[in-house]
Amino acid sequence: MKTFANIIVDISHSKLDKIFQYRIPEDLKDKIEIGMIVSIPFGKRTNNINGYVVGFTDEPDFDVNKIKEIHSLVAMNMTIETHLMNLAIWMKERYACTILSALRTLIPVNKQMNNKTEKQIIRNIDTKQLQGYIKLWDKKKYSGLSRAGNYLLINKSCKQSSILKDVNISTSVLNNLEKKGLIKIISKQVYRNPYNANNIKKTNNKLPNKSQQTVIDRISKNLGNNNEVFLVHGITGSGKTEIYIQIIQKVLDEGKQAIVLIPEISLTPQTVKRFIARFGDKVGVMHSRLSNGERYDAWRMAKEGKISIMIGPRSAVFAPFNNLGIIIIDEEHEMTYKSEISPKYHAKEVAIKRAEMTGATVILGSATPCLESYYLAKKGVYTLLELKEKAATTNELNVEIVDMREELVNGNKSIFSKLLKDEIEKKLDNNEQIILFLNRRGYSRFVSCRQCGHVLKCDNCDIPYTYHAQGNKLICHYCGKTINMVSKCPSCNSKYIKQFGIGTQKVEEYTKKEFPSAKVLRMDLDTTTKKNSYDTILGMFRKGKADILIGTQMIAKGHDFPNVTLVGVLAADLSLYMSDFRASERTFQLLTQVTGRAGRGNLQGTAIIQSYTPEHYSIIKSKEQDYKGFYEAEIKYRHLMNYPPFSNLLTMLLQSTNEKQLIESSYMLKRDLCYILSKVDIEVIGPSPANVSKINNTYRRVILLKGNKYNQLLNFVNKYMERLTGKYKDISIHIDINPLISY
DNA sequence: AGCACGCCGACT
DNA sequence: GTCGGCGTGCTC
Repeated sequence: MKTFANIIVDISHSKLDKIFQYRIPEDLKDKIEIGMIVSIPFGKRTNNINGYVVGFTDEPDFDVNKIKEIHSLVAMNMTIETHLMNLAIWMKERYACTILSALRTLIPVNKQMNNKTEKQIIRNIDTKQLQGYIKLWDKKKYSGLSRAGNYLLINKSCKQSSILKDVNISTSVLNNLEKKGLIKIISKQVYRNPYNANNIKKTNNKLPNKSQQTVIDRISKNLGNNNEVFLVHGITGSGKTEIYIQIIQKVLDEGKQAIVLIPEISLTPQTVKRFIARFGDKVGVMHSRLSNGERYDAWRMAKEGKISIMIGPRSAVFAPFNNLGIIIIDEEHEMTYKSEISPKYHAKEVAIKRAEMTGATVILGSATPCLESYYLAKKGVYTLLELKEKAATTNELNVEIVDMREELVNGNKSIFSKLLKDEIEKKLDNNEQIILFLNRRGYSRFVSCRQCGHVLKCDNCDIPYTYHAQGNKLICHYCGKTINMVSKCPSCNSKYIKQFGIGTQKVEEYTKKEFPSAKVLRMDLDTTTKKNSYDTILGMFRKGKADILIGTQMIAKGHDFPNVTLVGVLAADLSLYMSDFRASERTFQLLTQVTGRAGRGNLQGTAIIQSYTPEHYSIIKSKEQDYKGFYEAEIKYRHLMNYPPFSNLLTMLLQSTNEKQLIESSYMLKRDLCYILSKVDIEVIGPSPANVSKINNTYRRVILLKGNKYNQLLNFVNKYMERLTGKYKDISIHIDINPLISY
């Protein structure tokens, strides 16, 4: 039956993105499976290459006499379910990528992906005998043997690595002990699991409140019957995690498995801990900082049924479960769910597709669902479930908006409005904690000359330098170029060089000046570069080692600080006026998240939003904590402008180090596009300089295509992109369908 | 991607 | 003549 294998060769090239057929040698016929990686001869090259087995056939489409034979099996453990193979094929079509790149995202192959064994020490004699030996060793002053002996008195068996480290001996001591017959050294296969379930206290299901119970009942009703997609919309603190946990319990009871996607593991350690506390070692965790070996082990444990819940970022959607019951996507609005490298898949779309293939259920959860999701839920494509009640008995959050223009009129030039300053003082007096949020790191927004107006820009990028007080430097936030702060204007030689706008560093400086008694911590990209510094700062703040935490959006996500009663948003407008049609949505989500950090404990929480445009609906609606109100306003705007969810976009990013060439080509390309797309209903917008028109000496321009149907854009890509990239090979063309970032 | 073939210019 | 430049084409 297995005469020939259909194989995708492991060479990344569009011309090779098709099936090649190979003869299966007799001795491999009972071993070879779909998903395995094999070593094969290819073309005229001297070395064998790798290939992915994607299927089998008895009647090849190719001339039988020219078919070569598979050399050997490379990775036998990598077999995948047929539905995952189909998912890869779907990805190829949906994201216009090669099958190879789809397979590479699905199957975690890597040189370091081997099975790990660990040496285990087992004591072979009883305590009395060992004590005798120790006495003897002490007399002869064999200190290594003596230390090892005493360790083995307490630990009858242990990991070899532990004993070596704990009593500081070399392996020769252990070999000596083995030779004497006192211990046995065995090799045991282990799984690298960075989360030790034993260290986390077990918990049981909590009793859900009425609102939670309604949602749980509704989801349970169809669990496993059809592939329904639920959108659970619930404010912060409404207990979504407990719902996920109880649904997963039901899924496990049916002998099925669960996948939980979270935006980024290092940002939500508490969420992960809650799952481990409930399900113990049934949980596997993936995250970006795992080594390849750890990643492979998590994958293998899922495959071998050692775990039945996989928690992780977007790539966890590919966990090789064979009887998948549910996929949960927490904080479904987060943009990290879309891959920024090819295939530029969206984990939400993949999850829904995989659920459709396997009959699993999907739960999307968020306090501020992405507009597209809520739109589909209202249309009935998803099932909308609203969680109205708060799970814990917390106080209402009081949100105030301050018009910073009025502050200026009243002569207050400080970064703190009078209200915010008064509130900070009040909270400091009460020994309560404060979070100050500003979504810009560094010291100032830009540095410019007051004489001639010259703005200091990076030579490599079209971006103003950001002043960093630490070291008196100017840093380009795009390419990282760092120069010393200048004392004279490079353009007119004037010495009136000044920083404008604020960044977190300046906020820190002003806060210390304004509130000298307060202990202040700052958390942004600049203070979290070192390993663990992220956890260290959060840990210190949680333990009350500081009164005020200043930070960028990395402090906004999911942290629980019970003693924080005041959140100050210093400039809510920062994210509002970016040239991105999602700016309002981002602002609303960010403000809702960050203000939600206040009043998580038993104390009354206050949030103060400072803004220069307090009348904007994304600011007003976040004050009122009114998602639906925001949605209604925003969806009107999207409809008016024909933006998603009413249309689909395709960004073409054009890049070249030759600016003139780039501009010329971009206009020619536009002409070609208009010609090609004249018959289909796709609008061509641009070309225009990208948001950042130069990065690292590479000039960037964009052309935007807007079509009503996703498949229109996809057809265009499949039909014409290769031709166009061939024609314009002096510039590089990158495409992104339905981008979440603006280029 | 590699590797070979092939079709032109300039070298001991 | 022939050595080597890289443009073109093929890979089960």
